[in-house]
Amino acid sequence: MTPKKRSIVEAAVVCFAERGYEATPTIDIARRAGVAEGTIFRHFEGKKDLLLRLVRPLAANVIMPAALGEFADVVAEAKGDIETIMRTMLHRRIAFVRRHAPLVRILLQELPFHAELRALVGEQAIRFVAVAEPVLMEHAGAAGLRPMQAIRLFASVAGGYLIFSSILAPDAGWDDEDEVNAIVQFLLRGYGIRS
Amino acid sequence: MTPKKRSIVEAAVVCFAERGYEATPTIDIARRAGVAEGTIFRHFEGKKDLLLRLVRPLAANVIMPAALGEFADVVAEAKGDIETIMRTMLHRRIAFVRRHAPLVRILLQELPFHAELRALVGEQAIRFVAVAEPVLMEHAGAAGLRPMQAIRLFASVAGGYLIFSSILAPDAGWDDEDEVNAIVQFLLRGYGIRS
Amino acid sequence: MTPKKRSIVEAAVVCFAERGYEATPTIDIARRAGVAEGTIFRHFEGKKDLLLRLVRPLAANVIMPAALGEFADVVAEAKGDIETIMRTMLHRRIAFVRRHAPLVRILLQELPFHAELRALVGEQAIRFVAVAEPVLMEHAGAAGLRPMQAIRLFASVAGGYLIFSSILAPDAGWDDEDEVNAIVQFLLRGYGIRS
Amino acid sequence: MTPKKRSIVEAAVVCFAERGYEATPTIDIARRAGVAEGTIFRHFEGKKDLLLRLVRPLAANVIMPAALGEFADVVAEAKGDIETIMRTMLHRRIAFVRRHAPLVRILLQELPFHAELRALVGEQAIRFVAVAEPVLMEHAGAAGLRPMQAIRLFASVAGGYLIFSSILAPDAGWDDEDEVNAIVQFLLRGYGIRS
DNA sequence: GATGAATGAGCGTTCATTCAT
DNA sequence: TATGAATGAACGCTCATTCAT
Repeated sequence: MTPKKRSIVEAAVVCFAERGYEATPTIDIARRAGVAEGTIFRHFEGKKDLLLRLVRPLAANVIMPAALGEFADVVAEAKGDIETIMRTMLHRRIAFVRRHAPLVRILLQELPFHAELRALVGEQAIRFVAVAEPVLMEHAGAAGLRPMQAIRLFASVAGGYLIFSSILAPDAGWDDEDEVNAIVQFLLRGYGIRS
Repeated sequence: MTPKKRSIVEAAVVCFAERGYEATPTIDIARRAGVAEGTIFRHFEGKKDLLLRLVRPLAANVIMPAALGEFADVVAEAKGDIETIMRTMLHRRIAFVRRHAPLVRILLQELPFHAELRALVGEQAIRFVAVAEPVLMEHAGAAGLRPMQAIRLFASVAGGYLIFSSILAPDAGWDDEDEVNAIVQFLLRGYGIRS
Repeated sequence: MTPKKRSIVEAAVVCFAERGYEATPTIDIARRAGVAEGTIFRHFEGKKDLLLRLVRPLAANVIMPAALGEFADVVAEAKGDIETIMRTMLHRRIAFVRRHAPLVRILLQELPFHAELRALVGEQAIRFVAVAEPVLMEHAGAAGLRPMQAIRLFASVAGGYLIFSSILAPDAGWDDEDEVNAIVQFLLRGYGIRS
Repeated sequence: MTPKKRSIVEAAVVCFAERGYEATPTIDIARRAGVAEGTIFRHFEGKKDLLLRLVRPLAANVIMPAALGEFADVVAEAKGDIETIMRTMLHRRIAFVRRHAPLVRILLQELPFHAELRALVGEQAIRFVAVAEPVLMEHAGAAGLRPMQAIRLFASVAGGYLIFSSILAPDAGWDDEDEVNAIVQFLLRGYGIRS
């Protein structure tokens, strides 16, 4: 990737995150990138291509790394300890989202308007559910929750924290360690695993 | 409100929900409303004004009805029973979101791009926290959760259910009664109120 | 047709005839028409649509009026006299081309680049040949010319005069009566009808 | 001429003939030539210069070879036999156009838009008329045609055949020998030279 | 109030041309 | 000599907004 292309990408991330894809003119991206407008179109087929190249790789990894191999590793390493599994997974997702915060923001903002992105994320979600369900239900079965409920609750709690800490109030000085602890204990009790 | 104005509003809701505010031309709204394009500008100062008039009243009510008086009523009526409070509140919020699903969708989609809306919702949130915190902490204090954590978890779980059931998979045949039960039991256990 | 639309059409005819379709920017048409650029696109779907609407009706009439009914009329009226038929047809085609000189010019200029126009004119030509061949061969058969040769020669001679007198040297003061006489006599001799 | 320059010229001929000068981007020429876009501008001052260098030499030769010396040769060799003169000239022009068909096509297509080309061809035409007129009128005088009419008819018939056989229907399997015979006999009769 | 033709700034994109390598 | 990334003016077209009717 040439430096010009990189600077276009960086400028686009900032612009799309701040004002949204539709409201960002390509000339603004060009100016912020210190590049002529035409240069954008040498490197990307069009504005939409630029968006998708930014966000597609992410869409395949927001929920879990592409192949979900990671999840299997975590489970194996944790030797089946559900608390460790949750804690590890949360920490990894938090790290991922923190690292790509503006891109995650763009992804969330544009998801409603681009079917391709929805399909990509949906596919990820289905794969994740298939893998996570047995592990979760093995422990949480006692609480009388149906599998999809259990997973949805987990996703809500995890997603909620990420949205609060990364997007709604990113400057509130979050102590991830502490918050993850609180979340995990809450989940364990909620699932009836701990009292 | 004249019938023309009403049909403009209805058309705008559909269009903004489907394609987003920026991607919707006023001519599309006019056509769907069965009205001349100019008529929109007789009733609204501009496209943005149309959006805000649609969504502003909602922004002041998504979290809780405007004055939050409702919350006090619920608490009073429930005679302090936290389970009843939660259940009632969830049912009311669900009813509200179901009734205004497309508008809620627009609000969520446009929140990142319109400071005014963010301010409105933020203000609501602060008021809600101020009122809900003492009630919630009175019961959930035992679990070692800080007030903001407890409220965030509640918001995540409630919001998660609404987003899943209203936006992500609105046609999945949700049994609200059943789901609210599951959520409330989960929350009670998570807060350490029930074992 | 509103006056604005008419002035757009008139401006487009001048511009396309002078500089060609590809080399004419829509802004030039707008300026010459005394109209905003956007107005063009209210009346026409795009630049190409503007060209085709100008030139399509012509393409269906350059060779002979649309249904070719005219040709039958001429033949009937001339009571089979081939000289009268030729003379009348030439005069009518000349009148037609004179009346639409700039449009004919545009048609000729753009024919090589727009398959639709080629198809239209080709279709006309086939119809014309089908109708004209028997009439022409009835008289010209003696000269040993094959039908397509006879028709091609007629078309060349007629088309040649029109191109010279309308496009190459429109200001040379042509005496159509005299020229048609010369052409008809030339053709009659060439076909072996007169010595 | 280096091989790169030659391949640029060849690519330009194909592109300009197919899509026209204005509608052909330089990048297309470069790609078809297997050359970098910049290379075109090392060998030609610009796109227009490329067109003119292609077509200028032709413009000076379409009607008759440059100095028209050829015409004198033909006349001398034919010992004044007008039929032989016509036949030979037609065959030579046909051979020339066949050899340079795409270039001739470009010339015809661009003639209306480039004054320089028009001037070049016009000059040729004037020279040709000056030379051909006495020869033609010596024989065709009897028919009562004025010199310009006689020459125009010859040009129309010859040009007509070339356009039909080279451009409109190049794949129709033309028998030039046969067609030239038909044309010459037609002309001779038309000019009143043969009955 | 309602219309819809008209506007023109602004959009995404193309392309002939330049120039550092 | 040849390259191809970079340029930026110019293009066709869209759209929120105005205003005469």
